[in-house]
Amino acid sequence: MRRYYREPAGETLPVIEAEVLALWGEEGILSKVKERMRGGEPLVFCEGPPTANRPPHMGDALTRAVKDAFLRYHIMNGRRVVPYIAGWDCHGLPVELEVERSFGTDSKAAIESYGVDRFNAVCRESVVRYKADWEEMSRRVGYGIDYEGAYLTMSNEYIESVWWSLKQLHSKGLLSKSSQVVPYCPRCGTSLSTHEAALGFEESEVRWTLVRFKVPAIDAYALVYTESPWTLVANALLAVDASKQYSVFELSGEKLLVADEKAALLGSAAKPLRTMRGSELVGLSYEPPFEYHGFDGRGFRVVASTEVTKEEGTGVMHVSPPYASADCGIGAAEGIDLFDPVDDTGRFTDAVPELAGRSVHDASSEVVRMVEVKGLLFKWGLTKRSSPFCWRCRTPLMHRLMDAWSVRASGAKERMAQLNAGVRWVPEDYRDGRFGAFLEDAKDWSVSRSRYWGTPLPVWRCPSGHEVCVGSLEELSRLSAAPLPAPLDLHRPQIDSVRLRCPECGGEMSREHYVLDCWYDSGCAPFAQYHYPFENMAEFETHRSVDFITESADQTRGWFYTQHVLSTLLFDAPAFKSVLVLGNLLDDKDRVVKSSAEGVATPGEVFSSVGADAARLYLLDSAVWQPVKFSMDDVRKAMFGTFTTVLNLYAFYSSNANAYGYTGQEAKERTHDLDRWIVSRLNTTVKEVRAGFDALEVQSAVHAVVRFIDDLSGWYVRRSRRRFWVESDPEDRFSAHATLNECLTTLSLLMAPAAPFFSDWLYRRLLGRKGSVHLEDFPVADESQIDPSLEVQMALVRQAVEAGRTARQGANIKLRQPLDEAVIAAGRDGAWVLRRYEKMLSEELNVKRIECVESREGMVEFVVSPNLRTIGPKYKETAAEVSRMLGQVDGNELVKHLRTVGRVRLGGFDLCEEDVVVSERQKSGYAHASAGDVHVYISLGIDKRLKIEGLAREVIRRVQHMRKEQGLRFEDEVEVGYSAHPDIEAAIASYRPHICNETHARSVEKSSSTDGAKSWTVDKMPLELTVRKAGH
RNA sequence: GGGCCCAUAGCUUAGGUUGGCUGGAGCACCCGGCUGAUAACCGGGAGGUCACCGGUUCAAAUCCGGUUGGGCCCA
Repeated sequence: MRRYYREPAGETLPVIEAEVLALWGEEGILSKVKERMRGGEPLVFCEGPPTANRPPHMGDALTRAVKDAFLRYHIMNGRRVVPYIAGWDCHGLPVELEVERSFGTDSKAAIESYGVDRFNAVCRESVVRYKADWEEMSRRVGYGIDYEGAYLTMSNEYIESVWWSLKQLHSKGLLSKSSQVVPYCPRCGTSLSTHEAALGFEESEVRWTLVRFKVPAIDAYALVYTESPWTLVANALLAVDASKQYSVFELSGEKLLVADEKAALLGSAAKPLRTMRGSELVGLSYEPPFEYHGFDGRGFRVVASTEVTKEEGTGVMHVSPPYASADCGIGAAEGIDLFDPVDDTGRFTDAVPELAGRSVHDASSEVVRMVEVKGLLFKWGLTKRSSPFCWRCRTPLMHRLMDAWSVRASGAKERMAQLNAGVRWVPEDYRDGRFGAFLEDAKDWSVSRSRYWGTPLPVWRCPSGHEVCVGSLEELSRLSAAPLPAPLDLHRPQIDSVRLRCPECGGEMSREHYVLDCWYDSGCAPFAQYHYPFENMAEFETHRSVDFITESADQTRGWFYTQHVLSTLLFDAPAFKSVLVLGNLLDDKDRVVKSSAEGVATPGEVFSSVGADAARLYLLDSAVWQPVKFSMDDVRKAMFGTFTTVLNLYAFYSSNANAYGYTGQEAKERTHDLDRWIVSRLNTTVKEVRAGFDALEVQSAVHAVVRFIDDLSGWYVRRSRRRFWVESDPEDRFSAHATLNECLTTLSLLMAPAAPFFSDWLYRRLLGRKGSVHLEDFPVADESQIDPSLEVQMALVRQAVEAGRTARQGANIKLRQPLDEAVIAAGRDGAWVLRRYEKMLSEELNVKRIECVESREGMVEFVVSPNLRTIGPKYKETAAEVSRMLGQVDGNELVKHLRTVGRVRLGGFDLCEEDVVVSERQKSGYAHASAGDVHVYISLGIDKRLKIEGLAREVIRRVQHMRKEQGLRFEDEVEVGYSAHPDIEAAIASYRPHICNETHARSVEKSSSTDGAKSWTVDKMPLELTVRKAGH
């Protein structure tokens, strides 16, 4: 027989995926997809560039699966994804740190002596290597996007776009250099932006101290609180809030000054001596604990500041200008000299001889000791505090005054909020919640880094102080004092050697030796991925905002933010129109997966053992905006089922289609209820899937598909099986084949976004290898095929079957034993519906007759008993008589009467409903069970006729079992021989043609030969069977 | 210290905006069925104080307040 369909041969998902991946390569599917997109309505996308500095883990795979599912969905809907390229974040501390680690070095000095050119070359190599890892994972997870055309933040083109943006900001006065107190990592030797600092908060123990500062004019000590004792070394001023009340308290014989509202920290023993306003303290001199610098006589005074009482403490604030931004502001306002005795590595300089060379964090305890020696320590202690650490190297950060280039984002708060109001966030509360709140509090963004591997800051200065920000390679070459080196690498150190001629004074300009925060690079991705404005001007200009992005929640303050800041400042447009925020992946111990090393399998392991599609379907069927638990075992359990089910459906379909010569012709008008039902379900599912993807709810889309698979396998195919090979009704057989074909084909399309490999495999098998599922249109629901009432009806039928089986099970009667009747009570509408499906019900429940009734009244007997709790008090001693009488009456009659009249007169006693406890008893001879509102009663009587039929089915079952044991195909004919108990013989005699038909037997004959016979016991009766393949 | 989210069977979870009648599934477990999807398919059973405490209400898994535990974020 010619087989039209290739039947499955034990393929597993990983094998299928390997086959499909190879086919995609051979056929150049990606370029075909690109071809197909041409001319479509654009869908602007931007790949949030992963940092290529570590191997990808399963959490990264999740993000890619989500992106891919949406892209595939939209592509199938005819959208043209632009620019449809991958992207890689190549620069920055993460990469440098990885390289430093491999060198085993730990300082900028080591890098300098190794050579910045060589160091950066190694950084580049590292990026290229990890990028390859990431590409491999991405391809394997099925992320369909152009990798060849990917944007790299380290390419000259990308850098040029970044430079262009910097020049825009510079010319608008939004990028400038100033001294600011910024978070600073002493190990990395560079400042960080505030949102970078926010990435590294950790709980740690800090040393707090209360220190006495003598204020002679009031003959008391001002108490000062600090959690960074080392900053006392640079104390320059004390600050008070001029509008607040202060008091001098007496405590254990000493006089202490604190703000009234903070007096509680002195305890109840403290007695106020005199009170004054903060303003009265302003201008007084005090004796500092350390005096390493004189401040030209302008220091060591009490000054006024409103910052004071905002903070924890005493209401008297110690001011050390270089180490906190509030302090810096106060110092500048008072015009005092800057005294910063800490070097770039976070160590004290010779200005503090006792501490020279010690790092500030380590020096705190020593400072406390020194204060104590001077008799100025009031109290100290340790407390838990979450404080910032370097997000990459885990060194505690300090705050430090530095020259830094920053982007003035604070001025654009309102505009950023306005633009954000129109952005669609999923989950919605991110818009006004986390993200919105962050925008309200937007700080200026310190973007310069004193490092090596990054986009160089394109600002050159001449000795006369002129400044130029270069915005393109053309401009660089035009201003350059000498021809540019070729090939040109824009990175350090080559770029540092480029000198410009000052356009204003002709002087030689040299570059500011900073590189950029790598978050600035990625924030430019929406336009820099196009090499805008040097290429693709029109493409970018027509869209401006990206239509859709999705990344994990930790990007709220990272990439989501930087994009939004830059897009607002540069284009006055939101960076993206809709964003799906993803939760983290959790391992089996609820820890966030941060690398493959920590407990969770690598993507490679997962894909090769359970398959990428299984992992994808599992992940996409979860609430992806929340933390998602992931373990390989769960994937296997939860999803293998779905794939094997579809695989089996295809196996079933293909073998039957092959056997009956069906080759995919379209269905004619569908008349069979089951066909109409499953097609209705199919179209409903199409609607649900579309709605899910359109609402950015992958989970509901994927879930709808899974439910459909259940219905298709669990009800449609199960109920329709015989129709697939019925000889007598070829039209109906054709309808079944055609319907299943349509369901499977559409299913392959519906699965394509979530399970790109398996769906394509299925599609190709169904259509004989022509084309690919990813070049097809996404299905559109045919409303005319949807019949909601039919779907409701079928659900009712399934409930009735469920209840019927429960009833049989309860009575312990095998399904293969035919029974007489089932009475189904399902209410008026239910009974009306179920009557239509009597044939189906009788087959499912294996009963001869189905009777659908509206009420179950006829099927139950009411048993009444006295409610002694009410009867007792009412009738006292005659209660016993009432009870006896109740025991004698017909319960059914009594209940009927009670329910209509409400009371009953019984032998001179008046009884109402509460006096009677009614219980139900099944009519004898029936087994009962219910599901929902459907009650099913199955008659239990088995007469001779039913018994014989049951025995015949026992014989059939055993023959089938033996056929299977011998590995026969269903079209193979057999000859059956038997010897058995007379009852069984009688059953065989009555049902011989039926048995032959069911078992594909040419003959069923009594035989004495025991050769190859198998012995069975049926209902304690012996049965010997031989099954032989019939000769041709 | 502050904000947001979460807590439902052994595990993964639906439902919660609109309070209401027996809180649904799947996996695992036990029992059974089916036998032209068979290293498949189907059914049944057991398993839940819906984290804890309190409030509103005739009625709370659902609304409100608090506690505990977890996640994320801010400073």
